[in-house]
Amino acid sequence: MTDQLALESKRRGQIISAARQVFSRKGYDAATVEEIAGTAGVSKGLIYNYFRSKEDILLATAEALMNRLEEQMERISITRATAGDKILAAQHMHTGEMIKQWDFVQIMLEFWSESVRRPEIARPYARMFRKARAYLEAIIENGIASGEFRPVPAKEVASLMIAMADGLTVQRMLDERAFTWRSVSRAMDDLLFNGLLARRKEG
Amino acid sequence: MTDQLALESKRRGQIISAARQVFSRKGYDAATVEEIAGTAGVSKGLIYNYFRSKEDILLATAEALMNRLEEQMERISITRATAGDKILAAQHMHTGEMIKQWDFVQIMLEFWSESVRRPEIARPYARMFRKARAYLEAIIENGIASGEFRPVPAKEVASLMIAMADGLTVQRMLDERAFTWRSVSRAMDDLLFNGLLARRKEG
Amino acid sequence: MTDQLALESKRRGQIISAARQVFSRKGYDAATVEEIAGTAGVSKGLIYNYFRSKEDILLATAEALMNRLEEQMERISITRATAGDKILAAQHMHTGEMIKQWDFVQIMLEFWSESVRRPEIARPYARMFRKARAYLEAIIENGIASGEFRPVPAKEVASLMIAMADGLTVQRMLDERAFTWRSVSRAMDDLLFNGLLARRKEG
Amino acid sequence: MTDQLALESKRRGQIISAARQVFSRKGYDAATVEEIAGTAGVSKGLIYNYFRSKEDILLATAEALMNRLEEQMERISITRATAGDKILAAQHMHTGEMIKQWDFVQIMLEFWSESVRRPEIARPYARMFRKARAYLEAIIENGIASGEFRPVPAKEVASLMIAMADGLTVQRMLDERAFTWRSVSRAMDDLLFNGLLARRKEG
DNA sequence: AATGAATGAGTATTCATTCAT
DNA sequence: TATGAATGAATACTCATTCAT
Repeated sequence: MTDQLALESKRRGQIISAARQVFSRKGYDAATVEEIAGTAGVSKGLIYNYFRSKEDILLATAEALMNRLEEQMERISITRATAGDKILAAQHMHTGEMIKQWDFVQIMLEFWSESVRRPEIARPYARMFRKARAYLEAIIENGIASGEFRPVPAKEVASLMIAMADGLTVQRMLDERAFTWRSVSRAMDDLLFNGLLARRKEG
Repeated sequence: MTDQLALESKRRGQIISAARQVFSRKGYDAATVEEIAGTAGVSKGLIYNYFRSKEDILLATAEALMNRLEEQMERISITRATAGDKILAAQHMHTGEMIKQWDFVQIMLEFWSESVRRPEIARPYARMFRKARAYLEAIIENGIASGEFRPVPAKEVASLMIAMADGLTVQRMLDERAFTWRSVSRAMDDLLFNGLLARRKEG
Repeated sequence: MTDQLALESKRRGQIISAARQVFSRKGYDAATVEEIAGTAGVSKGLIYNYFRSKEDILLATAEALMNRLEEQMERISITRATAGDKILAAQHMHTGEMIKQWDFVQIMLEFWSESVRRPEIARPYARMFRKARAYLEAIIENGIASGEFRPVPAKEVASLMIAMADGLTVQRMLDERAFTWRSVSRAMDDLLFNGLLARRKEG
Repeated sequence: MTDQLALESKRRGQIISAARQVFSRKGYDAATVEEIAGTAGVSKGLIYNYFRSKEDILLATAEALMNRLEEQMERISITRATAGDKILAAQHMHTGEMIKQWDFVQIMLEFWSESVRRPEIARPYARMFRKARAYLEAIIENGIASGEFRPVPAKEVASLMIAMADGLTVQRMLDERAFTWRSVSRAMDDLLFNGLLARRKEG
């Protein structure tokens, strides 16, 4: 019985992992079930013992990826001292992930694109976004409470921070020479904390 | 002679316009040439008098869209007074476009996704991004020169501004209830100008 | 009135000549009416003022070619002295044509192939074959009557002579190194006149 | 394992056999993969499990046919007594095949025609021609060595014999009433052995 | 549980032919 | 007479899915 479940779980993992590779390399439509099966080291027919359809694999892949992202967020959320440090850590984590795992970006764009027409894909993504926002929101509100931050609308600022990270990633994907991660990351820290405006001499 | 060119131009316009609709509704792969033709009110065969392939239609559609965006940017770049006002105008223009033309967002994600595997699609997009950055960069530098803005790395900040706009759009696409454009837009203005940090009493 | 006919004739000639080139280069199916038109220097639509269909062009092309071949045969049939010389002249004419006009071979094979399914193509070809046989038959019979040749079935031998020429051409087309025209031609002359068998000492 | 190979072989055979029928009936271009599949009693899709493309089927069909011809030649080459008998047997075998299997002639012309533009098709044909020439050449040389035949250039005469057979076939295909196989076959035997020339009284 | 042979719906593209100008 | 824009039928090939073994 336990063996059954263990096998089931292992097989699904194999297939999802293979699907992630193939989807990010080929895109959803161009990816074939056969290639996913081959990459997973199983036969084409076996796939259908574990997934109802190709679309079902996509959904599972999205969910697995979102779970991983959420875990990463949680792992980091407990350590740092000041709210500012936490904010920086979160942004740097994201940037670092992007640099290291470029195939993640590819499949992320694939998910976004498919989400337009497949609410089931949008759902795990939306959930992940919600968690990310909640996590950042909490940090920001702590920062405001401690006087470290100005009173800003925490929820919206959380959205903005996530937006920056995603937007930069797309920009970079479409044009490798748009910027270097190092310099834009530094600019982001500065802008985020200090804003654009010159400080008026305050009395 | 002029009629020839006029017809050619009109037909291409018809088809590109139809393609934009169909691509944004179905995505590139699921869109059929037949449906594009039907939407354009021409026969399937005629499409191939004006475009070499389905991919060629996608490219032309991307280019047409980028041209429109670039024109809009230019139109706005000449009007306003202060750098701050221009920045706000640009961001609001983008936000407004997103709200009014939701199908534009859908096809934008489609372009991003296809860009991963089609450099020809990435190219017009990258060009548009470059122009947008250059335009914002100039405004920022003017603002710095006039003392209105702090000395920030203008190019990177331009990237960040664009990133925010795009990132918010994606977030909203995946979760309608993520935020309201009104509140997030206000927060963006504030964050952009003032940053997160509480003003320390300056001497 | 006469101008009309002259134009009609000229146009048909242009198109047939172009068709011959295109058919021999591409084959009947791969040839497009558009390419024939382009090669003829006229518009696609005009073709249909002079021919009912693409197949009609093929038929006219075959007929034109057969007419040319028949003319050549007649021209040579009047000159030579002995029957043997005439036979040699006919064979050498054919061989020479093959060497000089390789594209003729290509279109000939195309005609043969299409003839299988298109009796209209077979007809002019059959007519040409009949004329060729009749011409050779007459020569052979003259040779027999004059005591130059043995009494052989003239009609069948005529068929055999034509068969040799065509068969060699195909063999050569499929394998350039099958033989040289020079040596095989010499062997043909010898075989034709003397046969294989060793001469028994005749008492 | 053996079953796998047996199935593979059986399926390829089915398809090639069907292709032979369809190609000879319709010609290569007009033949549809669907009709080949239907004739073979399998689905369209399955065809592509065993052949890469329609062209690949044509090639396999040509090769299968050439293999059959080559086998037949070998079978006959071991039996007869005198060189003359063997020559006759070879010619009659070919004539007999033509009469019995008229669809073979149709597909042969199709192969010839396609060979013009497809070297891969020409190759198996050229190989078969080479083997046929070599086989006849050996017989002729034996005949010469034994004093049965005059000293003739064996290789070229072999080419001529093959040419006669092929040329007659084409002639007959284009005009059913060109000759009867019986009479032309007899004339061929006579001409081949004795030639055209009247025997001069030899001293 | 696992395989891969088999199916057939689905689609981009070509091109002969027509016809308004 | 001449043009070429427009049509739509026709077809090779792919691939998700099924199922006998």
